[in-house]
Amino acid sequence: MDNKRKKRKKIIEVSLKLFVERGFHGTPTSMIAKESGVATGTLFNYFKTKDILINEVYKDIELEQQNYFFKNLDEEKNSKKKLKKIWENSIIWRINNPYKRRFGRYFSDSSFISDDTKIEIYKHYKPLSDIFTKIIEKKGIKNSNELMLILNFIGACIFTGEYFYIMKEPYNEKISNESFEKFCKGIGLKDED
Amino acid sequence: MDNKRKKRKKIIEVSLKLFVERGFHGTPTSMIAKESGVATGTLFNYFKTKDILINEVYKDIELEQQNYFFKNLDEEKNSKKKLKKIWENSIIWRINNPYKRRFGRYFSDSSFISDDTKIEIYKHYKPLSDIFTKIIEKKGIKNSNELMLILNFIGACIFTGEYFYIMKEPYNEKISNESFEKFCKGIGLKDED
Amino acid sequence: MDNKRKKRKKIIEVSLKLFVERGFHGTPTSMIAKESGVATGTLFNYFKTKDILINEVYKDIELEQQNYFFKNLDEEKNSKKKLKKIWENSIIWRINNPYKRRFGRYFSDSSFISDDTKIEIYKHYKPLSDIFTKIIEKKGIKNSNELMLILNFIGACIFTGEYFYIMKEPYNEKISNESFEKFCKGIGLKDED
Amino acid sequence: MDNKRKKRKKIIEVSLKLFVERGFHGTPTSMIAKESGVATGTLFNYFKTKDILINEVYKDIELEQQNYFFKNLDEEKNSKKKLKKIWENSIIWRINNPYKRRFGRYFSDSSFISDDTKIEIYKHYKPLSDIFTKIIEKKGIKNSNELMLILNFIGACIFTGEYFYIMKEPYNEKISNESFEKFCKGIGLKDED
DNA sequence: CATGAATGAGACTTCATTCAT
DNA sequence: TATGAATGAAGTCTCATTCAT
Repeated sequence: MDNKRKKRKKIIEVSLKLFVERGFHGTPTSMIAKESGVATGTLFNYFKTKDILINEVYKDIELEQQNYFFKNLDEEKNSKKKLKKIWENSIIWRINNPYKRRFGRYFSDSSFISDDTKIEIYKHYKPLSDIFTKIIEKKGIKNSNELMLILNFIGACIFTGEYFYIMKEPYNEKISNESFEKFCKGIGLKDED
Repeated sequence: MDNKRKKRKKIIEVSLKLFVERGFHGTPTSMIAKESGVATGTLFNYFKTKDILINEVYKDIELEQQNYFFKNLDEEKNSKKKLKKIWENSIIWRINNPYKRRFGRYFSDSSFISDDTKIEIYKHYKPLSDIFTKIIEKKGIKNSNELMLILNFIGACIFTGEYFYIMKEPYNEKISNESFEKFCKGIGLKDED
Repeated sequence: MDNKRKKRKKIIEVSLKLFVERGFHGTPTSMIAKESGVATGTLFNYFKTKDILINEVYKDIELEQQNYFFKNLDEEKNSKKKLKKIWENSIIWRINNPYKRRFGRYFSDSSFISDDTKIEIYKHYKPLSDIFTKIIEKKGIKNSNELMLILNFIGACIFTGEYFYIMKEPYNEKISNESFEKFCKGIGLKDED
Repeated sequence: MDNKRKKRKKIIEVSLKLFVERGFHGTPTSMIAKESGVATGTLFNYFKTKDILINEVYKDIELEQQNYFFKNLDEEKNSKKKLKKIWENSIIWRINNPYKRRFGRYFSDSSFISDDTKIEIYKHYKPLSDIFTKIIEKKGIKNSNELMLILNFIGACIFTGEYFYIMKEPYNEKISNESFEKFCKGIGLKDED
C-alpha cells in the first residue's frame, strides 16, 4: 500500500523534471514510465491521462511551496517580520527547487493547467493578502490599493530571487535583505509595523 | 516582393496567436498555414522548420518591444525621467499587446528559443543598464549592486503591469506613477537625478 | 515470443518483395505495414527506421545466401569439387530466389546499405577465397592473381545463372556444367586438383 | 539554338551524377535544376517529367557506351581480334566513366527505366552477337549455345573490369589480357579464328 | 523561353492509450 | 495490479509539377 504511494511520488518527480526539460508534448509518457521504473500501462493506472498527470504535478508543487512560504508564520508578531519571513522562505525555496521554479514559470499560466486546478490553488494565498489587509488598516492608508501592494511585493521577491539564479550564487541574507528594505522603504513600512 | 513581406508578417502574427493560445506542440503547422491563408508547403518556403519559425516570432516581438521601450529616450534629460519613460512605455506596450506579453512569459525562457537567439536579443537591453550605471556613478553609491537594481526595476515594472491585466483595466497614469514613485523612493532616486 | 519472430520475418519478406518491385523510396512504409498485416506504428516497433529495415533485409538475405552457397562444402575432398558445389549452389539459389537475386543486384552496392553492413557481410566470403589460395599453392602458380581468379569465377557463375533467368528455364545441370568446365579449362584446373 | 543543346547536356550530366550518388527519389528536381544552373520550371521545359529525364539519361549513356565498345571494329580481321577490341574498349570505358558504370548497375535493370527504353537499347548489341554467330559457324560447333557464350563473355569482361575498380588501379593491358586469354582458352578460341 | 513562388498530396515517424496476458 | 506489444490518428516536412509574370 505504501509502495503505491512511493510509485506515485516517483512518477510525479520524474514528470516534473522531464516536463521542465523537454516540455509537455516533448515528453512521451513512455519516457516518464521508463524513468519511473514502471511499465507504460502502469502509468495509466496511477494517472488516467497525461493531462491529469501534469495537473497533479502542478498541485503537488504548489501545495509544497505554499507550506514552505507560510511556515512558522505565527511565530512572528508584526507585519514586517511576517513579510520578511515570507520573502526569505520564497526566495530560498526557489533557489533550492530550481525545477519546481521553472515548472511554475512555464506552466502555471498555461493552458495545460485547467481552470479548476488554478482556482483550487489560488485560495491558499490568503495568508499573504491578510497581512497586507492588516498593514493598510494599521497605517490608516485609505484608498490604498491592496492588490497593487501585493503584486509589488511578489515582483520584488521573485526578481530578487532571479538575481541568485542569474548569478548562480547561493542565497545571501545581506543582499536579499537590502532588497527587502528597499521595498519596505518604498511603501513606508517600518520595523514596528 | 512586397507581397512576400506581407505573407511573412501574416504567418508570424498567426503563429504568435496560436502558440500562445495552444502551445507550441499544440499548434500544427497545418493550422498556422491555413489561418495564414497559404498552403502547408508554402509555410516552409518562408520558415524552414517549425523551430526556426518560433524563434523568428520571438525575435520579431523582442525587437518591436525594445524599439517601443526605448523610443524617444534621448528627449529626457535626467535619469529618473528616462526610467519613467521606460516604465510607462513597457507597461503600455504590454497592455496593448497581450498576446506578445504572454508569448514572452511562456517562451522567452523556454527551450524552444535557441541560445543563439537569446544572446542576440539580450544585447539590445544595453540602454537600460546604461541608465543604472549612470545613477550609481552620480549618486556615488559604492558597492551598489547594479544587476539587482535592474532586476528590481523590471520586477516592479512587470508586476505593476500585471495589475492592469488582472483588473482588466485600461492604463491609468496615476496608479502607475504611485508604483513608480514607491520604487524610486525605495532606491533613493530623486526628481533631479 | 515466437509470434514476434514470425512477424519480423513477415515484414522482412514483404519489404524484400516491395523494395525490388517498386524501389526503396517507391515503397511507403504504410504499404509494407499493411501487406505485413500490422499497423503502421507496429512496423517501427520492429525496425526503428526505414533505413534500418532495408539494411536488415539485406543482412538476412546475405546470411541465408552464404549458408546455402557453402553448405556441405567439407564433404568434397578436392578443390575443383568444392568449386563445383559452390557454383551449383549459387546458381540454384539465385534461380530459386529471384527476388533476393534482384535485391542484391539493385541494393548491394547502393548507398541505402550502410558501410557497416557491407563490411559485416563481406567477412563471410572467406571460404571461397580459401579455396583459391589452396589452388594457387598446389598448382605452384607463382604470381597468380588470386583476386582476379575469384572475380572471374564469380562473373562466370553469375552470368551462367543469368542464362536460366533470361531463358526462363529451370536449372539444367548439363548446361551449367559445360560452362563450369570452360571456366576450369580456362584457368587450367584439373579434376584431380 | 546551340545553347539549348548545351543546357540539355548539362542537365543530363548533373542528373547522372546525382542519381548515382543519391538515388532517383533521393534527388529532387530542384537540386538538379540548381546544379545545372537553370530554374526549377525550366527543367520541365527540357524534360516533361522526372521519369522521362532518367530514361533519357539512360539512353544517352547506353548509346555513347555502345559507340565506344564497337568503335573501329571493322579494322580487325578475325573474330578473336574483334572480341579483344570489344573486351578492351568496354573495360577501359567503364574505368574512365565510373558514374556511368554505376548508373548502369543501379538502374539498367530497374523499374525506373521503361520497357520501351530497354528494348530500344537492346537492339544495338547486335554486333556482338554477330561475332559469336560467326565463331560458331566457323568452328562448326553444333549444338553450341550462343547466348551462353555471349553471357560468359560479358561476365568475364565485366568482372575483369571490376578488378581494376576494386584495386583502384589504372588499366593494365597485361593483366587484362591474361584474363581474356583464359576466357578464349576456355571456349577454345584460337588466334587464327 | 525562363523564372521561382505556390501548391497539396503523401512520405516517415511518434505517441497516448488500450487490452490480452 | 503490472506488463508492454499493438494501435492508428496526427504531426512535420518534402517535392514534382504548375503558372503568372
